[in-house]
Amino acid sequence: MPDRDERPRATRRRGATLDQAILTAAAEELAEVGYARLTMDSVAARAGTSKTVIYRRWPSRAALSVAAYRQMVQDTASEAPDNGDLRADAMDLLVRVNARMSSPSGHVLRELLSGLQDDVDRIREVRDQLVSASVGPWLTVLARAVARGEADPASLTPRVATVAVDLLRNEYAIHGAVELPRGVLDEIIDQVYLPLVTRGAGRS
Amino acid sequence: MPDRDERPRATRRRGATLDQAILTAAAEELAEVGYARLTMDSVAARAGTSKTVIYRRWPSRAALSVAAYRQMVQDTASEAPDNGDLRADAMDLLVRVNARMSSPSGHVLRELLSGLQDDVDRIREVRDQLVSASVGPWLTVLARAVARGEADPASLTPRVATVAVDLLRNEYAIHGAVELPRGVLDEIIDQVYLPLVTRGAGRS
DNA sequence: AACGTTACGATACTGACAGTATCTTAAACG
DNA sequence: CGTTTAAGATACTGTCAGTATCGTAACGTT
Repeated sequence: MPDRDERPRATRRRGATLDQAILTAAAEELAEVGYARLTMDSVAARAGTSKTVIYRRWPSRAALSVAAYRQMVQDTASEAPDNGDLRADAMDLLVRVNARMSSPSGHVLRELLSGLQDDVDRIREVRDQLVSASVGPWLTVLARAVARGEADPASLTPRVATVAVDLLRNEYAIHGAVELPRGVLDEIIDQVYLPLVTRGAGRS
Repeated sequence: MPDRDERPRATRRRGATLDQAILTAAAEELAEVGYARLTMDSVAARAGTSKTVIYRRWPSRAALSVAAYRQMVQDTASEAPDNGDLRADAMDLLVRVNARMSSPSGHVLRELLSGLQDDVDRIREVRDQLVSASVGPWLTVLARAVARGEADPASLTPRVATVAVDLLRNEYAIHGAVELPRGVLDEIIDQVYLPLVTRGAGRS
């Protein structure tokens, strides 16, 4: 493995510039080796600085990692799809979640969610982001389906609307890192989601 | 904290007796401090033996912990309830799972499930036990409901039958250790499970 | 331009803990 | 009773989080 930017630096960085360099280094480290094997020394080396400097900014490995994770996924608030068909919309959303959950950032998310079970405040920070990101689009998609007469208005609750993602998340909790095959998504949508939300409505 | 049985032992234990002593010590340690803070030294001390002996039996902390976890939950294969009413049966099962998930063993389960994400074989061991334990009872309960005309025969698939536990498990994955309030169980059953499985059948 | 303050970066340390190596000696077995 | 097995004690290595110390570059101020 070649040395990565560990030459003595021309200028000495400070403040926000340095903050960013560290966060970026940490995010790269998370993506490459994950939270479990991220070490403060490796981040310091990659950022071309030293541990002391990092500890002056974040109180612990966990805090740094959460900050870096947020940086990793910051602008990923995605629009709700609109294909004019509930199954297609649901599948779009589910495929998207499946992709994200099996990506490096998804792996990191699960590592954090579990590796931090004591650190209550820190974990809430991560969790809220995860949950709030999913509820919106599903309600939107479902509301459109209701308007089209495709779905039962009674199903317009957060609990029902997000059943599909919730089940997907459960699969990941159980099966771990591997990306789920398309068949599982089909099962979730065709055996559970659609039957559930279309019960009263006229099914084509 | 008083010393726990660390006096020199009268006799030197071997074989199965010693296996058991170690497993029990590890299980106690898991229950008290969890997987993250279980150390080989602490287990050895509690069992009144030394690390070397443990490593002669289990190759790693992870392996020992999984074995100890299995010991913790070994004879918990529970019968399917039979109240003659699907909602009551489902609630029984869900309450049972909720209790187990919020108990120490549930906490340990989640720690293991997440702390072992690389150790593929070891995690499968835990997972299989978890999944297989839930599928059976739910199919039984649902089959009885179908026979009673309470549920749609089309819902008799593993995916549909276990939707309620799967959703509950997801709640735990997201919210962590806290026992879920009854209201969430009601929501899952009344908004999702019952509407889903009774769709075609005559609902009283 | 000199001076004081901030904080970067280097280095070295402590304390935990996983996992290994070694050796003495008690138990089991024939 | 002697031989084999393995328990248990102790000491080690290596890794890593987090802390302490210190020289000095960058910046602000007058």
